[in-house]
Amino acid sequence: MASPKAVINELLVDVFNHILSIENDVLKKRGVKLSMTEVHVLEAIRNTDVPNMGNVAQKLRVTLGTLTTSINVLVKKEYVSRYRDEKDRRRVYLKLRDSAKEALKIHDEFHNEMIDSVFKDLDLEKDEILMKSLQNISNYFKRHY
Amino acid sequence: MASPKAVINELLVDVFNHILSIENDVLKKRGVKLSMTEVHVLEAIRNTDVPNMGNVAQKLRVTLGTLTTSINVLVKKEYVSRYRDEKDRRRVYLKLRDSAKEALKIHDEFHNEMIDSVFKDLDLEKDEILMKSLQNISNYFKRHY
DNA sequence: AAGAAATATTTGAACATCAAATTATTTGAA
DNA sequence: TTCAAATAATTTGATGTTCAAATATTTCTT
Repeated sequence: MASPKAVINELLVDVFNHILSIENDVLKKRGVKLSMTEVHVLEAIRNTDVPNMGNVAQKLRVTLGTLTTSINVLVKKEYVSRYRDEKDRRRVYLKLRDSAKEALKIHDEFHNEMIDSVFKDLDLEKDEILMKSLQNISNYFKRHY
Repeated sequence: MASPKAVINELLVDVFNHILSIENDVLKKRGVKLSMTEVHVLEAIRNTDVPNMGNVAQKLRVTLGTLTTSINVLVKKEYVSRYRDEKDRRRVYLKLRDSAKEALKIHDEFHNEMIDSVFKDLDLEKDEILMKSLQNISNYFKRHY
């Protein structure tokens, strides 16, 4: 019989390594015409308190140059608008347009389904244990990297 | 207070989206001269029962063409050897060389640390619940995609 | 006011990936 | 048995993602 550690490692490899390509497939199936990378940029803009180039790049863990090229495309495709801070004209702020919000809604639906599948057959007390576990992972990363 | 679902979703986004870039950093820090993509190819070869091109490409969820270019590089770098099935000369088998096994050992260490961090502060009964949760995710993917 | 620091963009290169076309080999149906 | 279809892999041409380094603009510091 496999050890818990071995089972979890296999699940990590199988699920974590492929979650991006799976999400990609799901989006395509649901009619979103953006790559996962692009959706993640939209997500990062939404989840960044003050969404200027620097803060969003940091949230995405990519360089500013990388983000600039992503944003060039997303502005051209009319998912994002970009404007300068008039107080400090070095800063560029990013804003989601309605089309972006719709794409994110579809992406959120997928996440919700995935989370529901985790909750399946687990009662609330156990959910809290799962959360604690995931938080352990998150803390591990924040501490070490 | 955030709902369990919201917390888990945030962790999914924070951890899952960045696990590849974090792994990448870890490998670099530990002196492995391969990209994460290349390490995943090695991992897939190791974890495929009959590691010919088609089976490994399927495990990686990439096209055969993509895998061919990856393998061209890994053969040149002497991490992988490639040889034809003499019974059915269309088939090409892949085999890890010693340098690949060493690289995977370092990669495994990282995975183990990560898993240990999940186990931290959780007793065995709870580990089983975590495993069940991860298996729920895995089953969800296998069922739907 | 001059130079340093902060913010973003541009440029040039590498890598990862795919779809479609091609090559080589085997299998199966007439 | 032979040849058309199927299978396995590679090659080709194109796109998308990413980085580091160079550049441009603006603000801050002294």
